[in-house]
Amino acid sequence: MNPSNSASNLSAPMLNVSNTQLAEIFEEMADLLELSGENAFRVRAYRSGAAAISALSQPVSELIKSGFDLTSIDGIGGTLADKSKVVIQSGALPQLETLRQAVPRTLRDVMKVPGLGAKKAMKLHQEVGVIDLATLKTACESGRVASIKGFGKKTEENILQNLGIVMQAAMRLRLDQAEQLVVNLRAHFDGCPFLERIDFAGSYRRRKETIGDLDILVISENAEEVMNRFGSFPQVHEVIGRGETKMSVRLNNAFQVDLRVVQRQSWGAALQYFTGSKEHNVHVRSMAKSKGLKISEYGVFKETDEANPVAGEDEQSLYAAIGLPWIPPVLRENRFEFQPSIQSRLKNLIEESDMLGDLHMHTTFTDGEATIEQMVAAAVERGLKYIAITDHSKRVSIARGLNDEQVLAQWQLIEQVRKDWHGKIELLKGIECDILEDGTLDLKDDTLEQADWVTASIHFGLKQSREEITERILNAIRHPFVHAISHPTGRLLSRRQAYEADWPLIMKAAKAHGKCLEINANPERLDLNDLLACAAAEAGVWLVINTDAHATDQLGLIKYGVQVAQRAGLARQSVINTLPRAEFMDWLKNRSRIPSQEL
DNA sequence: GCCGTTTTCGGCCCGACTGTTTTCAGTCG
Repeated sequence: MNPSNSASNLSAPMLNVSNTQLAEIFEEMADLLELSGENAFRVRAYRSGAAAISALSQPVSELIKSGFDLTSIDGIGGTLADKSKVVIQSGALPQLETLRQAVPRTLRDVMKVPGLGAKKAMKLHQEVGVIDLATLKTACESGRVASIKGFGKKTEENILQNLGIVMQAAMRLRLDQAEQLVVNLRAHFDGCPFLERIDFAGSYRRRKETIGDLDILVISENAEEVMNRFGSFPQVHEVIGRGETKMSVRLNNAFQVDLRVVQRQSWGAALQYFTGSKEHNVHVRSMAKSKGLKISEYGVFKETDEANPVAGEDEQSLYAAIGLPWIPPVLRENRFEFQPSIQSRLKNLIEESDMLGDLHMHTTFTDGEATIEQMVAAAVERGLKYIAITDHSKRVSIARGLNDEQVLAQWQLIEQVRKDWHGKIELLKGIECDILEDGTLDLKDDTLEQADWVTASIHFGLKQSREEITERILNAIRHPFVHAISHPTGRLLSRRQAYEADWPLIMKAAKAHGKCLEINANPERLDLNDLLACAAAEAGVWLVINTDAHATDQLGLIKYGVQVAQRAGLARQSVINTLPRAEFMDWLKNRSRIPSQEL
């Protein structure tokens, strides 16, 4: 880039480049550099840079505007900070354009076929002219791939088979779906005489919102038999690989499950290793290294004695060996779990048992399956101390949303029901009121004023611009009778992207007006996600964790919301519906109380 | 390219498995 270009870029207006777009540019840089045979560490630097950008809750463009030093972000150094600025200011990265001239971008798809990587993808490109998945398919079918040195007939067949999977797109299970699979697998292994211990690790154990594959860990003296049992699981479509201690299968729905057999004395080390995340483990191992220790999935070893482990039979001993408390899996993302304040944070991490209220649920008045009385009874059964019935407002016609008259009638009924449960649970007159496309609310102020609890949601007009969506949410936050914003980002996992909005601005407004942002615990939503929930808490905003239950058994979904909050590192002091009943009712009256920031 | 109680160079987690070649590179997690 010549100086005049640089100067004109600096004076150019900032473009609206999102963090996702910037991260994708760094991802592509990493892929194309790797294909070019660049230094692996340089490649990794771009990858972790992309991950760091994705994890930010504030747009990089805003950070740059405010003069924030990007190099203070872990994984962003001088070079990536400069390149970020170039991208934000010009919308493109010259180095990336140059790379694209040298390496076809579509080779990125090729290197993501299981079994292929950058080296093989590039070889396929150079030897037989593969440029994308289609030419790869043709090359395999014509037998040209098998003739390349380092490839063979088997490789060619595998590529053809895996191509089908890649074309099926990324197959991920939602956490609740993964949980069902785990239940089935446990049942399948139940009674296996060779199984001493079994557990499920990976992102499933970390309670990530979606799971790319499942890792099973077992202790057994007879790996053969355990693997045979594994292979006979009815949903297994094919065995991808099988060695002495490790076996991988693909299920009928293309989902991959790995099984690993370990020794008793390695259990903790193996569980820790296979729970990840990768980034967490890299940090753990480098901490060990700085203490003259080496950590592998077999244990913790002194560098001078690699035969006798000093720890690793359980996870506690492994963490203790490097001077850390046991870190709950939900926190193992290399975000803040290594910070010195971790001890106090762990002590205060929110638990499901802290949840005393549920302030978002539906009944037969709209699209729920249970009556008000049934929902109340189920809530009492679960030990809840207060709930709000929040059916839809009229805009959600498909759910037979309530108009002003209907909701007032429902609230009269609630006042009746309330008497029957006096002393057992506080029953609140609530409404999930739509935020209309123009930013006004779906019901009259006269109506909303009579509610005990109003949670405002967007269900329509999701394709509006970032500015319009932001303004709608801000309007709802400023509205005097609104208490909370439900499923604030509108995403549906693996079905619908979150809409874009100015979250820092929204959080600032929520704090100023004393309004809550919801963590919707429905496993199809989990909205806010962990990163935004963390940012909201740090911004001093009350969070509220609700089930959005449409049936009595869905009150049990609360655990998924709590797990999001745990991944966000939240203490119960950040979540309004952990307050005891009297304190919560007091907050409803004057809303003067603010979330405690102490950790 | 990042990072620093080993601070401006010299490291950067580490082992299993596969398919190939025959002692190992590439891929994966």
